[in-house]
Amino acid sequence: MSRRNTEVTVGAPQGVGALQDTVEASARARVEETCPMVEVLGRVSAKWNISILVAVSEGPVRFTELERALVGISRRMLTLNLRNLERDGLVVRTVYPTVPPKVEYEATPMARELYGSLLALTSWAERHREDVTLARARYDATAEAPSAAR
Amino acid sequence: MSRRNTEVTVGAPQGVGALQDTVEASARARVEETCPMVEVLGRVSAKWNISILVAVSEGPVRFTELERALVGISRRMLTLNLRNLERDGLVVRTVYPTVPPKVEYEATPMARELYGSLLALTSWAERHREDVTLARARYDATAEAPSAAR
DNA sequence: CTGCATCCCGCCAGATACTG
DNA sequence: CAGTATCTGGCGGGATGCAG
Repeated sequence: MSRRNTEVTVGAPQGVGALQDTVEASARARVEETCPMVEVLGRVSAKWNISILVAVSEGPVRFTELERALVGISRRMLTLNLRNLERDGLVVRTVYPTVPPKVEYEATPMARELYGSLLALTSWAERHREDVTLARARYDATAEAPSAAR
Repeated sequence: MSRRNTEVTVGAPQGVGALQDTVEASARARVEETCPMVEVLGRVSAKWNISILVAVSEGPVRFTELERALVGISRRMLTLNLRNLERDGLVVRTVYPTVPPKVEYEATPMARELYGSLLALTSWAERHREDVTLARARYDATAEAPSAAR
């Protein structure tokens, strides 16, 4: 995913590899730094991961509890996302070798640092979901609806 | 077909089953119905959208400036993402009918509410990208290479 | 400068079935 | 309960070329 191609005439093979060679240090350094962290951002900001992280940040949660909390997620996706989060050190997976298997997931300290921001995001999403829906409808209407459209 | 939107709809990180708006989205609509918030979350948290929103929240930005700021993004993706953000009412696109076309993008008030949280996310990503990389390497080492070394 | 169109590949994600 | 395996399809997204 970290491929880059900004029309640099460097002729870097589009294949993978090709590390960043252009260094633009300016007032927007924050944004420019995204390249290395886009990957991390992408992981955290994935559709379900935000909800998952919020859930596991509130204490140990069992697999089934998560499945119920995240309405609409498939078991496969839940498993996959949890694995990825675990791999990135954001979630700790604890297996209790009991008869009915019991597995608990919990956020690591590092992940808990995000709790506040994540909560802010979700609450924002709730507050503005109507506005967004309206804006979309309006946009679609003006872009495609008019008499001569298309 | 000369619609403004080519194919993407963003709103989806990567995959996420992207909520396609074009025409048929019934298959995925059910998820949004049960949990509308997830839908909005998905739109905002797409791979590049966080970085884009941060950038446009700092003032009017021209297309090329964004392209340079978001190291690694392709022109296509930038255009597509900007269109979607505009459609969702998060970004305002202003075209100046000058000879060399000039277009500026700016975040709407609604989008600016996210600035703080988004910045928190990106700064977190910067601060912990190494930890994440390390955790990942460690995980991969114990999970995929148990036979070698050690 | 800004943006659209097209080809194409790979990953994400859903559905379904099987296991400890 | 808690996954794993597999098939399939769609979207994300890169590369390239053309246009206003």
